[in-house]
Amino acid sequence: MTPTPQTTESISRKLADSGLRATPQREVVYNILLQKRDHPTADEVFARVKTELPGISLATVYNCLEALVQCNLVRSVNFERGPTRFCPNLHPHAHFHDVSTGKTHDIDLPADLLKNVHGILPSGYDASSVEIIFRGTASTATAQSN
Amino acid sequence: MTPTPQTTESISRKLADSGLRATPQREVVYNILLQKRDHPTADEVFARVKTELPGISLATVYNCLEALVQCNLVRSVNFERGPTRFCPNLHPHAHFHDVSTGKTHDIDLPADLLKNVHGILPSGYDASSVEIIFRGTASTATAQSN
DNA sequence: TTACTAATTGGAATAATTCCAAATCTCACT
DNA sequence: AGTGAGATTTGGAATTATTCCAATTAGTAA
Repeated sequence: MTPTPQTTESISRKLADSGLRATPQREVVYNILLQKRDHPTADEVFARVKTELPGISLATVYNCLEALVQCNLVRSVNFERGPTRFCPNLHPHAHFHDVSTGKTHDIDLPADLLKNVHGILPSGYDASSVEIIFRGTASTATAQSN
Repeated sequence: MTPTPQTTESISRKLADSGLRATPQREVVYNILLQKRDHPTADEVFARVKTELPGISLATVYNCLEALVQCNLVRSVNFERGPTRFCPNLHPHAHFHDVSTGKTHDIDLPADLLKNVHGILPSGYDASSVEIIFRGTASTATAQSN
């Protein structure tokens, strides 16, 4: 699983496409998300970013995350209750929420299944995205990226 | 779509199965959910229940909803951010969140698709439940139960 | 009844996020 | 390089959703 290197230019481009500016804060926040893909909360991102950008504020972290979500570099996930979590968007994937460890695993979502899932929508329903969230437990043996 | 009438006894039974008591408040909260299946928030449930039980407190509504979720009479749903929403649990179904109206529609989930969805889990992953949430827009023509 | 435990209540506390106004930065244009 | 308009950042206050808590009330089993 390659970490999907992202040049500064491509971030700028993606942001610009959504009418947003590339700022040092946004770049650092994005890199932090790429570094450790454990679906951190805004608070956790804040803590990590501060080591690199000590002066950053929590409000800015929220702003950066929102900007990154808006320009499709990052996806936000919500499990029942609790804070929003963030993951750098690569392939279409589902989320598996391990209730015993609290960790979240990405599950690859095959294109044909994705199509089948969309297929259950009656006519007139036009979905721009689907989120699939499993809850359960994963044996530690198979649990790789959390 | 029949409103799935539920006798007081069956509620008691379901609650008892989870070691919980049937109380007037819990029954009223449950009936309120059955009456208007628009995935209300706890606050909305509170407002509706007060017309019937003026003395009820918000804390109790939260307690009742939690009890009903625990004994599988009700399902809780979380869309990105925002408060938790509740629906009386009937069939396996996905949720369609209409971003232009803010309304939520239940989408019937065929058994075979549900099986296929579970099929994407690598071995070692044991899911007790799946939540499928669509986001998009629905033409008013086809939008029935919100 | 009596006693035990669960449930309810109101209010305080917490957690997550948003809002706001002031300072700062960027970009486009001279 | 300099300037102005608008976007972004910042810190703190405000809001929202939910949970916690201690005291009262209600159910249940002996």
